[in-house]
Amino acid sequence: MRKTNVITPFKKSSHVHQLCTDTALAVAEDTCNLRGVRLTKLRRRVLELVWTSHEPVKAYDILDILRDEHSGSAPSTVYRALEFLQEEGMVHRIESLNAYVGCGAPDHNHTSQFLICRSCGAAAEMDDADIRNLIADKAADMGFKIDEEIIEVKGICSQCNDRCSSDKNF
Amino acid sequence: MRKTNVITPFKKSSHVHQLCTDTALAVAEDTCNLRGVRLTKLRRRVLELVWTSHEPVKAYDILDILRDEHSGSAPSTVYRALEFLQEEGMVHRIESLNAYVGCGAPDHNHTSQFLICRSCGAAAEMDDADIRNLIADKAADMGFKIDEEIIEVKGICSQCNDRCSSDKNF
DNA sequence: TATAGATATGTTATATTATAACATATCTTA
DNA sequence: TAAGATATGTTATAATATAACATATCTATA
Repeated sequence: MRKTNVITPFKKSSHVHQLCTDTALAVAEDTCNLRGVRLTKLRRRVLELVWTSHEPVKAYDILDILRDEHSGSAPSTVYRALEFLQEEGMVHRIESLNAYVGCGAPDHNHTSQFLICRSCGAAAEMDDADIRNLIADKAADMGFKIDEEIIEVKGICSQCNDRCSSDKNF
Repeated sequence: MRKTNVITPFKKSSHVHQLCTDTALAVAEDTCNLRGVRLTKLRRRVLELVWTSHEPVKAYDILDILRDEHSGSAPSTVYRALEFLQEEGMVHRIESLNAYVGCGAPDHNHTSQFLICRSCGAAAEMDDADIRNLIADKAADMGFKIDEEIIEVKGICSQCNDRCSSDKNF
């Protein structure tokens, strides 16, 4: 029995990333339409920039790009868009990196466990029911009522590990 | 079978906090002596300030106090002391709060799961083998090698819950 | 015990991350 | 099409963190 719902796996470096982005944007559009909230041009662009890769992106890196595209861009521009996207579940904030990563499942209510590779920088997202339930049980043992769980696991992904185990300079 | 090692429980508001602080400082002294590292006056004072309560403390709040005590205090003063204390396991950083909390078990190598109460602000620390093992297993399933785990669970502790469930204004 | 090297702190400057407050523009709906 | 709601523009500043180099203190040992 596998209860691990992999929301964003570690992708091969050869994967066609444009598909990730296009799919995420399409899902975002649909989800916003369903919810009656507005995925404005700006918000859409910020989401697209978050989806530039699977590495969590910094707010000011997004801002640098927005500034090239529109002189009126300022920190608020980015942070407000990110706030909206977070509320709608389209991006998640990685607390330990002060950075943001896209989520392809904003239409599914879920918890997140992030695996973050120290080598390639990519973040994988899973929603594992076993982990969620175990933590819920343990917290309940202490009489603690959970609102939110932040789980960020740092290490080396399998591809980097494969690559580096054959590399004496690693 | 309970595999939950509670490192710092949620304490009653009536607890004698001075004992928490004194014990932590004594353990820190001993641990530093054993390791041959120096718990200088400054580092000891910063550790003491982190132990002011069970609420994670901000670096600049510590700095404000240090400045009253010594005019030469600057951000580096605090951050360097915190870096040392973290390396020695005497404080942990709470990533989602940009804040630091004391650890009473720097002499035991452990992982941490923090429960953080949104109401009273206190942080409890546990090292639960079931959670650690489960996450390790799930990560291994994905070929991921773990270096570090960040687990910060937000919610309401039992005392706040008891207090607030009898409070219509909560 | 004098001193050289290592370690810690002082000091100044700046980088990075985030929010506040108010003005203007755009959208939505009656 | 005007009013209210929502979103963005704009300016300023707050909060968090690091860098770089000078000075002081500790430690080991000649």
